[in-house]
Amino acid sequence: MNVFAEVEQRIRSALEMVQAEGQLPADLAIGQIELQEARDPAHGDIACNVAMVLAKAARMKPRDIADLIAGKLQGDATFTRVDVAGPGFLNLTMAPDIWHRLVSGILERGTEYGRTTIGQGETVDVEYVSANPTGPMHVGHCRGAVFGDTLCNLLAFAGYEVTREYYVNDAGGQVEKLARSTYLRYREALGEDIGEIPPGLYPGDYLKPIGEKLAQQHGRALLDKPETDWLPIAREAAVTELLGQIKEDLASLGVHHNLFFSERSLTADGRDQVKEAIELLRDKDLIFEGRLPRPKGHDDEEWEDREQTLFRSTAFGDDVDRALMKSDGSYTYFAYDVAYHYNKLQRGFDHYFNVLGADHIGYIPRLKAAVAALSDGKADFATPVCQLVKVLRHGDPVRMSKRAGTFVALRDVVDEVGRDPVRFMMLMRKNDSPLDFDLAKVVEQSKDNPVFYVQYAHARASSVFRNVREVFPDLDRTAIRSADLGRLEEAGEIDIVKRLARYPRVIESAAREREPHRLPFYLYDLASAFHQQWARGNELPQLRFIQPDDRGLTAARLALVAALQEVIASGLSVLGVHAPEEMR
RNA sequence: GCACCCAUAGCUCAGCUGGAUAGAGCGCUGCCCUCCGAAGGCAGAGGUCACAGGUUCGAAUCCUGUUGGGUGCGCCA
Repeated sequence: MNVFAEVEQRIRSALEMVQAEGQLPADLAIGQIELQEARDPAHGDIACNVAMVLAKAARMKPRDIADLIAGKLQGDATFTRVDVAGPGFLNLTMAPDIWHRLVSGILERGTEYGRTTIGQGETVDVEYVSANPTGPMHVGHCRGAVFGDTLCNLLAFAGYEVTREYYVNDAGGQVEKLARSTYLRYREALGEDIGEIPPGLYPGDYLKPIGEKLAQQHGRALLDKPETDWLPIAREAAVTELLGQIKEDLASLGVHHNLFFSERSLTADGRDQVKEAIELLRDKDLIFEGRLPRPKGHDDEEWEDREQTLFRSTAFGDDVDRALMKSDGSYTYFAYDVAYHYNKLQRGFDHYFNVLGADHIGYIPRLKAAVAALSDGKADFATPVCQLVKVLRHGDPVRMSKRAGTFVALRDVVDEVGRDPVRFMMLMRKNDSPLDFDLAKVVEQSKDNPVFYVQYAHARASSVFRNVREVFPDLDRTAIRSADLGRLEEAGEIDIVKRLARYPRVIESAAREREPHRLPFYLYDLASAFHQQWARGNELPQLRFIQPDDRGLTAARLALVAALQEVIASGLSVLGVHAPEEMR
């Protein structure tokens, strides 16, 4: 049940009645009716601006339209007051019964309350993380992983059919370097002194076990083979092992993909999808041989001006046309990516999301150009960007340097502070704003720590149910469902219910705008209302949830607590954060 | 040089689809438990929503420009 949807329905039918009576033009384009929670109690509970929106088309004063609609709503038992105020706002005060029915409605649906159907079963493909399998994941990957995963959860909860996808860059120069580095470690494992790892290769110790494994499997056999033989073997071993580690890293965050799409597979099994994609673009007259201008902002060294195969991405808003072939005749990374999206499009989704890190911002225009070209502009393709995460400890930056090998591994962070703070805090900022992540603060057990604060509200709700057993042993979560909710009259209680009413809207807007951060903020707000009500019981014992001399009132208040707990549990579950029964 | 993002309280940030008097946390000031609901709560001070135009019944929100920050730019991946 969605209070706002219900109210909108009432207003629509009132509007139709006014139209049917000829007091408003029948052919008015009504469009979106906007409802908002009133900030000022004097404005009732819900305000609607429909009259102001219609005024121009109807050529009437907003207030007159509002009066007409208000007239039709006056007798409706849904509202105790219908006022017209200001420039033409329709201010609605809900009957208490509406709030009481909402509480029982939430208890009926449990953590399913808030699930919506705005997605209408449409399919969405979300690509996220897609970190190169050339080493362990570091904390920079973490935000994209959490954001992408939560976006998927949100979309699924909002009625979309979601595919969670990871593009594995197992082709190209970097992976070849990985293979060479692994081969060195293999020789090292056989007792050879390999000295320093040459510049350009991967020096990390994490390749040593892979080299040793190769040594166990192949003995000295690979030493005598030509590079064309050992390179694929080393590459395969390294990619398989590192991708396995990445999957474990992701699992530690609760992130699980449906599909790991291999870049190499685009040109495997006798099929060259890169070529197919290029040919498709060629048919559209978007491929040509030409020269690129020297890029600005770069040193002049080694710029080779030459004729090459280009994609006319400027036709779709990109700055320059983009190369598809290198000078040695092999495909560029971008060419593979064109093919990958060609593949995605063939699989056919209603929406495509590609979650990117801040370091790929410059890549977006050509990606969009490729998708637009391949789909003739028909594909709905969005590229949310996750900005950088600055890792701190007690306010001091944690130094990160790939060269010194001191980068912060994702796994270390999760091991140190736990999954819940990482997930919650990574979502406390808009994805396209930079984020500070303080390893010390996020594990604090205080109100300064939003993760704790929200989880604590859930645990507190549980503790109410533990405590009530001593007073009313039979008042459990089943018994309260038959409580007389008319007993919920106190302002603080109704305030909590009103916040609970917002939950479906928060889910909808967060999914629609692809802004998961709205959910943690909402949960914080809801938890705050609960903590406030709890604290009022300190001074005014009659406000406590458990009233030993009034079983009926206790039952009603427990129903409210249970409803709140369901919503917090539901919201946390969308965020992928645990909802604890107690804090220790 | 060009592109994208950002600019709201001393600090870190919310602000929904443009809506009525601009919101929270931290910090600051002052309060509330002589264990049975203080891991918390209450109150106060604190704002030219960077600047200048425009759009309209109405702009922190949309458009243009300016200033100031962040990130990026390749035949790399």
